[in-house]
Amino acid sequence: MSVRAPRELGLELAGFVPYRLNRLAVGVSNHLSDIYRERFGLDIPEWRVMATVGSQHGCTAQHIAESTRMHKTRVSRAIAHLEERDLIERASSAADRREREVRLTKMGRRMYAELVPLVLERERQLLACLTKEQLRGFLTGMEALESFLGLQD
Amino acid sequence: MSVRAPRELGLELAGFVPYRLNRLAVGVSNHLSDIYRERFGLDIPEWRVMATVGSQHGCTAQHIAESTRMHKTRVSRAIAHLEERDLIERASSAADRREREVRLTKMGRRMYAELVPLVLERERQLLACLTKEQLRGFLTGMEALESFLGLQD
DNA sequence: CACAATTAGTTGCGTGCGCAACCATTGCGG
DNA sequence: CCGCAATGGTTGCGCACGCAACTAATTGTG
Repeated sequence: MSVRAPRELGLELAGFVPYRLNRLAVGVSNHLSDIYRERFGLDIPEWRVMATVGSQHGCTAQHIAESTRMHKTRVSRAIAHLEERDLIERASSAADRREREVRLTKMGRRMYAELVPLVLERERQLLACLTKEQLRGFLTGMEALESFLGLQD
Repeated sequence: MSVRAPRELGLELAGFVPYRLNRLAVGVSNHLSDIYRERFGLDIPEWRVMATVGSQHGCTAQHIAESTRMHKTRVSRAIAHLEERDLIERASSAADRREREVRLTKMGRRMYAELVPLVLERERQLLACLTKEQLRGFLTGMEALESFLGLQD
C-alpha cells in the first residue's frame, strides 16, 4: 500500500511522514511551552528535569538522562540552572559518593504542584480535538512505531 | 476520557503525549538520517532544501522557508553550503532582483535521483511495522492534530 | 591489597541555531 | 516621481548543544 499518489516521482516533503512528525512534535512542544516557558521561565530540559524529579524524588542525573533520553551534559546543565534558582537541591549519596541525589526544594515543590495540572490540562485540550476512536488509533500507531524503533520505556 | 490511570497525581513523563511525540520524531529522524547524513553528507536543513528544490525547480529561499517551516537564516545557510558543494546553483530573478532562483546542478540532480528512492524506501520500511488499519488510524489522528495546531500545508 | 577498568558527573571546545540588525530592491501613497 | 514602508536575503552575536576529555569515586581482578 502507498501513502501518497503513485504517479508522484519526486518527493513531496509536505506528505512525508518523518517530516510531518517532526513538524507536529515541534508544534505540540510550542503549544505546551507557552506554559512552562512564559509562566515559569523553564526551557525544555529544565521542564523535563522538574517533571522527573517531581515524581521520583532523590533520583540521580544518570537516571534522569536515561529516563528522558537527554544527553548527560544537557541534564547536568539543566540541573545546574535549577539549583541556581533554588528549585532543586542535591546531596551526595551515602551509598555511592559519586552520585548526587536530586530533590525539589520547597519552592520547587510549589512550582511543580502548580505546573503539572496546567500542563496536563494543556495535553487534554490538545487531545480533545480527536474523537475517542481517533485517539485510540493514534496511540496504537504511536506504540507500534515506538516499539519498532526500540523507544518504549 | 483519560489517557492514563486516574490515581496518578504527579506526571509520568513516559506516558505524556507531547514528550512521546518528540521522542518519536527524533527516533524517526535518526532512523532516516543514516541515509542522507552518512551516505550523502547532508544534515537535516540541507536535506530539506534538496527535497524542496528537487521537486520545485527555481523556487526561492523564501518559498523553501515557508514550505519547510524553517527559519530563513537556517535556509540561507543550508543553501550556502549546498552551493559550495556544487549541488545547487542560484540565479537572480529577472522579475525581482532581490530574489534568487534556486536550482539543482547536474550533480545535484544525480544525488536527488539516487537519494529520493532510498529515503522513500526507508519511510516504507518504517510504516510497514503498522497494519493497514493502524496506519490509517495513525495518519487520521496526525491530520486532526495538524489541523488543530494550524500546521497543515 | 594494588591497580586497571568502569561509572557519575562536569567542563572546554567547536558548531549550528535564532534574533536582531543590516543591505539591496521593490511597491505604494502623497 | 520621490520618499518611506515592506520584502528577499545575509551576517554578527550570544546561546544551547553534543563530543571528547577530564576528575572523583567505585568495582573487579590478579
